[in-house]
Amino acid sequence: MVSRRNLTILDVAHTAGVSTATVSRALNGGKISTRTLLRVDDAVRKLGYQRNTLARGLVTGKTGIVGVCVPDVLGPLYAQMARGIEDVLTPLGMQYTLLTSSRDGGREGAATRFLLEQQVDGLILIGSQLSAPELTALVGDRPAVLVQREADATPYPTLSLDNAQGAQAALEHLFENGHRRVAHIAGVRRDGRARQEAYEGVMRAAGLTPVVIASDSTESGGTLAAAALADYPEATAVFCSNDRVALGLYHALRGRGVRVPEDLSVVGFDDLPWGEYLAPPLTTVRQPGREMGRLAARLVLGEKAVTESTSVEPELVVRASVCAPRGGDPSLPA
Amino acid sequence: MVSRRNLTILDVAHTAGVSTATVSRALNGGKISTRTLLRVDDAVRKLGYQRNTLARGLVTGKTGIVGVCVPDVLGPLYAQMARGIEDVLTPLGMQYTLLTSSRDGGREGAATRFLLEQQVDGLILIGSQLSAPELTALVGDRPAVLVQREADATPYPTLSLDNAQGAQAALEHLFENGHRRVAHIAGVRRDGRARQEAYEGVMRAAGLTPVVIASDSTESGGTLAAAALADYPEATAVFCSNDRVALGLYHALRGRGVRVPEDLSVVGFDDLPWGEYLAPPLTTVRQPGREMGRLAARLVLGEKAVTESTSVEPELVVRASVCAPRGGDPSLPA
DNA sequence: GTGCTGGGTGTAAACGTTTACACTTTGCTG
DNA sequence: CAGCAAAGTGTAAACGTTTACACCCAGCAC
Repeated sequence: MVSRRNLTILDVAHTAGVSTATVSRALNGGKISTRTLLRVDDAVRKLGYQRNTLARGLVTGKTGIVGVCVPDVLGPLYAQMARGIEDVLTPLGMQYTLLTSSRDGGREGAATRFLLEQQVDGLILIGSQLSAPELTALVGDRPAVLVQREADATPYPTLSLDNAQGAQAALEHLFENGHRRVAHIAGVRRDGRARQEAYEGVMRAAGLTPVVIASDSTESGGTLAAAALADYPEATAVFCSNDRVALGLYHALRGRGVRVPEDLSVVGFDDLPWGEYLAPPLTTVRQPGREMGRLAARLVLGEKAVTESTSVEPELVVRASVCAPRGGDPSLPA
Repeated sequence: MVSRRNLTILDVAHTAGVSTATVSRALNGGKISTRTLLRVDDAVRKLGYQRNTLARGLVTGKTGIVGVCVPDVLGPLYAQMARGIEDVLTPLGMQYTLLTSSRDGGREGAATRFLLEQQVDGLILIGSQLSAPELTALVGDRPAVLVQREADATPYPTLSLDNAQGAQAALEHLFENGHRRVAHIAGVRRDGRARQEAYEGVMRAAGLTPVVIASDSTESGGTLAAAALADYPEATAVFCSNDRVALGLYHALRGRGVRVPEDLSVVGFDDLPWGEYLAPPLTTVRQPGREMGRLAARLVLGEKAVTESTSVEPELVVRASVCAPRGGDPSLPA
């Protein structure tokens, strides 16, 4: 039992006194008599036999694996998506292979190719930066779904958060609390840009002038942005492109003696797990990662999408980082 | 190019006007003339051919994949380990498959079995709860390494953080700052228990009586623990079993008007990414996840371990959640 | 007793690669 | 010019499964 050098179905067949076909049927639930089934089971257990998925996949053309490409294993949001994917895959006896795409530029293509060469049954590409032609050339007509990407020239269904709606909800919440001079700390990736555009649109529609502070999408980006924010002292609120930026901002503001929310209201985006434990608990826009994961998995398994491009709705979660601006409600556009 | 129904090496051979063996050699860098290499390359590109890893692995007996089993995709620490594993695998042209083990009890065995059936070249089991016999029966003599597990009756090398040393460092830091009445919020898993034992040992060795508050290892566990802590008002400091607990504790203390560190010093464990941005920045014991990942990967690839069981050293990172206790240094054991 | 049905089983051909071996060609040595 | 090495290529046998097909045999109707 210890020397598991190369234990095949043939060994099982031999010790059970049947043919390989019968063993295969026993393993996969084909037509078989209870008596032989038992005999095969015994042999399997006695030998400690483990099936070879490679050989199996080669002949069946199915591997039971869905490939998932995430930009970064470290993101809690991606982890939540992974969990959602798992939610639908495991009950089906399927699994997923997780790969990191954006290690350094070129990795995404390589990672995707690797998954395809592994004959995955489907591909979930999260936050893909690949161009539409690259994508189609690579993936061909295999089942794939693009998460965190708007519908584009690819034949694959896309699934994305409605960033515009999220930004709008955040800003409306701010407006309702009497804020008019709201700055935005912008992010870098697709989502970041979408949020920024939405911010600008909503501000303009309200007759206000947008103020955008560029930043990467990390905590240190948030702390850096605090300095830039000092150049815009009239601001009574900040809409952050995500929670990590908000966290960094919190930190820097504290250092500058600016109180949240009394001196400056802050809204985040994503609703990461630690947000509710901050001081003050962060008001933010919840991105339903797990649900998106579930949806993506169902889509890749062939569930018909209602439209080419599904968009899921974010939800504002109000906590304590927003209050009325100090000078009361100026009720005047900037 | 669009219909990628079943493009094999044979098709490439055909359009390049050579044999399959030659194509294979061209693909894998065997002896081949530059002229034919070019022809094959052209054909590959023209057809959009992608190799079939299944068939390849079947004959070579190697897949270039390392299987990784983590308790929970959501843990940032595991993500860091994954990154470390990636650090060593990618340069070698290898990849890893990530699976979640502890979804609900039984999953770990299934996940491990699944990886083995996929013919992974090695197995990295993080925080495995399986018993030694279960493990050996399942894994047999395939290369495997156990992370976050002390050496036990299995034939596989283990790799674990020296929790005792971490706890000791945390407590010594507290002692140096004049604390004597230090409570501990305990965690649940292997690591949690190890830290608790170390805490108790160090306290006793210092002639102090340990005070342990049971808790799960989450934020809400930390907030709950705050209430229990009220029954032990003499405590001047708390050593938390991990950062998440510390975060929850921070939150609850704030609600009770207890200031950190003036009224109560707090030390965490793990050094999660948000720790330095808290108010006050959290003093904690850094667990070098990425390095552990790297090490685990090297071990599983066959690098000889110095001993059966490697233990990596944590590092105290001092920030601002510890100061001298209010009443000055009592200099007296409890 | 003949013929049929149908459940259970075995035989053998795939699946798409790699690779040992044999073969051809070329260039060189003696 | 014979002989040989070396380089490049093709042939075919693996690898460990699944599955179409053929087969056997018991049970049963006629």
